[in-house]
Amino acid sequence: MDYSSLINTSLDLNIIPHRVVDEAPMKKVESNFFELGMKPSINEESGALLEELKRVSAENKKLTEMLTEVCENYNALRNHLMDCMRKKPEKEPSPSKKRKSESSDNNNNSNCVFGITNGNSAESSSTDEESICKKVSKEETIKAKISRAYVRAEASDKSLIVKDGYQWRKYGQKVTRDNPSPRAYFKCSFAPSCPVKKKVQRSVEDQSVLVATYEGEHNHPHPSQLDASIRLRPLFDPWFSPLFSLSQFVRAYCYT
DNA sequence: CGACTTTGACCGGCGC
DNA sequence: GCGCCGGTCAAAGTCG
Repeated sequence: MDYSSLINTSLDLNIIPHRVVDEAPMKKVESNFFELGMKPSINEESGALLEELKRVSAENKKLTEMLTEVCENYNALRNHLMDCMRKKPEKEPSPSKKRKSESSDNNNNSNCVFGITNGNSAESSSTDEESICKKVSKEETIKAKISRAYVRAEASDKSLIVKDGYQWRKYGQKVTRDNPSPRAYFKCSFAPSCPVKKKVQRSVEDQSVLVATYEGEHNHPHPSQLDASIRLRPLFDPWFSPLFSLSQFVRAYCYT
């Protein structure tokens, strides 16, 4: 586990909308200072403070602009990634040989892959993407819920283990036609009745990326939620944490 | 000794 | 019907 994610190193840039509203009371306090007719020494001090405030405001503005630029870059990159993933199934050779369910799985999973929503980029998602996601969710309710995760791992590491907090029992391994790397089959072994299955295989494009495909939904709580010794962990579990941010995603799960 | 992994055999869906 | 392929089973092996 990446413990660096436990430390909040983010800057409070005062860009959150509800905080912008908070500027009004500050101005009110400033005006009160002058209205009360402060002594010259206090005026000097307040003048210095105002100078400092101006400087900090300018710095804040500069940082806000930088952050906006970073967000724009991220949105552009994200859209590009979505486009690539949408195009990917079309490039697959001889789809006719594939089973119906398998090919539809590919179509389903090319979108909404990480189950991550980013508040900053919500407005950037295209209507096309939304309609596909709606279609996917519709189909998923009919069939077993399927999700896919991309996890970076050492290319030299032969074990097909994706640590997601759950307990898995491997029940098979196969070499598939479209990928020289073997595919491992896992069942959730935390609860005997849990129907969830997981397939793990290295990406064809990038051998250092493990592709984990989850089928079904767990009918039991996350194991770490039951273990008091690691109670903090769910906060940083990408599959369950609302706090799983873009930066954490980039650190933990990176697909190039 | 129990839990887990490995791996060849088997099963069933699909295209021809 | 046959062969291909992905998915699953289950016996044997491994490990703590």
